[in-house]
Amino acid sequence: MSNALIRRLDAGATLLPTDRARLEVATSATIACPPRHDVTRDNDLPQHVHLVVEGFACRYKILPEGRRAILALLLPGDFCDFNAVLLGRMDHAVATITACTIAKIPFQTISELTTNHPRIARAFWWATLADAAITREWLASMGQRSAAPQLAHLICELFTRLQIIGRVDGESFSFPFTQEELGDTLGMTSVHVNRVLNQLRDEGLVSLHARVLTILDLPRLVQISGFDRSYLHSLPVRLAIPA
Amino acid sequence: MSNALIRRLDAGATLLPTDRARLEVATSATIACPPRHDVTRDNDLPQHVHLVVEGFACRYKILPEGRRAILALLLPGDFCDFNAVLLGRMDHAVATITACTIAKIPFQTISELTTNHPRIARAFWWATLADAAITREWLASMGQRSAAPQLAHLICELFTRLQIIGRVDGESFSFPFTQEELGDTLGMTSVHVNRVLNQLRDEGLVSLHARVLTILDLPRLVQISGFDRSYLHSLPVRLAIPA
DNA sequence: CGCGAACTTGATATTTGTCAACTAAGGTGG
DNA sequence: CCACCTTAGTTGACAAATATCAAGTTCGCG
Repeated sequence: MSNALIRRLDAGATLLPTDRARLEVATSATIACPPRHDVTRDNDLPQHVHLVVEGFACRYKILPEGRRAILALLLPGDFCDFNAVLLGRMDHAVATITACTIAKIPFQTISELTTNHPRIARAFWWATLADAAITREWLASMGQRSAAPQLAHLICELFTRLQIIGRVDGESFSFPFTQEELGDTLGMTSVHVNRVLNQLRDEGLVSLHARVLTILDLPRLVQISGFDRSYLHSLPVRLAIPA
Repeated sequence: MSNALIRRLDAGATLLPTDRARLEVATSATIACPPRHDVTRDNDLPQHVHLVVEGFACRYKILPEGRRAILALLLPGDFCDFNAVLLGRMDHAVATITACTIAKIPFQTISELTTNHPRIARAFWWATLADAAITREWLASMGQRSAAPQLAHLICELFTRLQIIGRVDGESFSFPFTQEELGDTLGMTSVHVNRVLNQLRDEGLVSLHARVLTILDLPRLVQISGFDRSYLHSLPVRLAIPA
């Protein structure tokens, strides 16, 4: 599969071929991580930046009351804990959802890349700002949208983000989340996720079988969710010209 | 009033006296902004970074459905639109809540400071990461806490953040928000804010008169909200030694 | 084929929203 | 300095959304 990090950065930042080559090298040391496994724990003082190369992961936090909040879904090309480079201590955890390939980049490599290659530094900076923009959109969505639009919005976002990194096949894409995970993401119970998801199915907007989601009516999904991709700060995918 | 930006950065980042002096100079060109006035609009392509020097402001977004989500409360020492330096276009707006003093820092000055003064660059970087950490905590709070704990959590956060920048007097601090603004911040109606606020008052946890909030029972407020300041990534205030 | 995890469904409880009226507070012109 | 006027806050009755609890059912895997 094509390099998701580079595709993602290319959609929003500016890299030269030499930068891409350096990034390929820096992210080539990977580990395999089983599903539902912590990559970084809350309160950790990581010594590496982790990058999702393949698979799905999430940021989460266990509140003192014991409930779990999922704060972000991490796709191939997303950094898990770039914030720890400067903040030091993690204020949340990162866990895999599916089995993942994770690149481990030593702080020293990050430091070398950002010190000597300003375009790479800017691209990393861009990625964390884009991340923050997604978190803001989620916050707005959580606060202001009711369950169905909120779920529809998440589906539109995932569709768009996966498209950018070339992980969409027609109108279908991998959607490996349990309803419990969706509930912790959307701030509702898994029971309610179930009902709302069935509502979207009944209305012919999406289908979901064997962890593959297919969008059946994108315009209506966009309309009921109020989705507007501009917060992703990424150019639309440029399709390869068919031979 | 003491320089809030420097107090805030000193609580989490490392600056030398020369850095502080440069920041003082860079933020000395200020404008007065009336209350309820846009500082930066959604979709803008700003040419300056705005910094709140005095007063309260907020990030907000109007969703396509017409509802307003308040995404952050900006206190003295908070940047309004640092993200635009790299992202270019604003994906949300910033408005004052009270009358504010706002510093306008040209992109060129930011660029000069970050290029030539790595500690300042790191401190700016730190500030935007700390900002993102607050947004994540809000997201968790919005998703998982019910109305009273959520409001209590916001009060604890404001108390702590204002303490860091020296804007707390005993247990009291400025709390200039209308119940409508609080509703848009917490994802509930102003009617519900009113009821929950009265609940906190009735239980003897806080009092609120003339836009000044006084915490009457901090331990219990912390307990019901599950507040833990570590996500602010700032050292506790070191009180000046009385003469 | 069986077992555990995930999903589904119904009945009911709780929280929060909506609507509408009323009260209090702050600011301005006479 | 008062009267008015607008905005913010308060309250009650009721409606809607979502949570909770409990019981199945289905699915994927060993």
